[in-house]
Amino acid sequence: MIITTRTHYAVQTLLDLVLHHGEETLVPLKDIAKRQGISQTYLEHIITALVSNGILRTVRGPKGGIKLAKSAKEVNLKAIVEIMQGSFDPVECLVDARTCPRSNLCAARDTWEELKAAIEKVLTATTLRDMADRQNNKLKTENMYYI
Amino acid sequence: MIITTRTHYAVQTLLDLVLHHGEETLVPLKDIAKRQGISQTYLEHIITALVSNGILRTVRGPKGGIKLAKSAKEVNLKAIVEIMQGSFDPVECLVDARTCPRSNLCAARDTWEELKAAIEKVLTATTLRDMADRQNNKLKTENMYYI
DNA sequence: ACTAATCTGATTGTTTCAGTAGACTATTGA
DNA sequence: TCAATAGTCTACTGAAACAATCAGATTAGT
Repeated sequence: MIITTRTHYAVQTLLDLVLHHGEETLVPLKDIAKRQGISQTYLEHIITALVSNGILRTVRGPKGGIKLAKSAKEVNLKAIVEIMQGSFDPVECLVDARTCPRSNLCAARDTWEELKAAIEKVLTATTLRDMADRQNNKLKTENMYYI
Repeated sequence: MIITTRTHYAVQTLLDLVLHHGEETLVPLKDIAKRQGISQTYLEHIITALVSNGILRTVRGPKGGIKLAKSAKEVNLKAIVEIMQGSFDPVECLVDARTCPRSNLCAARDTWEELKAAIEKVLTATTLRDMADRQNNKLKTENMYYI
């Protein structure tokens, strides 16, 4: 399991904003927590990270809530994942080469670099907009089958 | 960190066998532990998983040790990683769709599938042979520079 | 028998993850 | 202005995974 539930919740929350509301509408956390079946307090923790990293904007008080701080097209999965669970360095020696005494000779290192690149490529390529569009297409298909 | 040190040690150990010895030579764990700077007891635990999954063969007693159970070309990284730390399903709902009530409508699911595919592609494509060859090439290049 | 090696199970400390609790701050509107 | 609403902050707890060690059992060659 390389994606934690925290990240998962964060993605679901952001998609909730894009799918169920205009990007400018303020949505109270309570509503999202209920829809996603998550404890509200837990969700609060999760979104503070997204707020302090400029993904979400919040407004306190009655009629307050959260909304995207950028357009859905500008938010990609890599950013979300990195905020929620740090970078995707497959091994410590990619983070800090000093931990591996012979990093420049390590046969494995290149492969870990490749792995990292492959992961980041997928995550960078996918934006909230992409995911929302996919979802909508699926819904359309569902309707064709079931209505 | 998606690759644990256990996996890392396992890979280093297997590469040690390929690089420093013929594939048929029995090498005592003690030697590898010393070369890789790992505790011998810890390494013992690590290799039992590789043994029971048919990657390594062991011989007990004096003159005993470990050797590859297959050729280096037949052992890819995906197998090693899966033995050491389980499968690479990015999220629980890929393992067991029942944990996600609307998995067939989940906008994120497709992306997690892509991510899994990208990771497995890199890991499957890389065999011990590949890594060993790379290492040897690097050594050659090093010599050209430093001798 | 002795020794060199792997095998096995129990145990420990650390870190990360998931989730809860409660007090606090800001905003709105009656 | 005050009460209700909604986000913010800090601390804590329980569970799981990870890294590593210890002690002893088992096997095989000389």
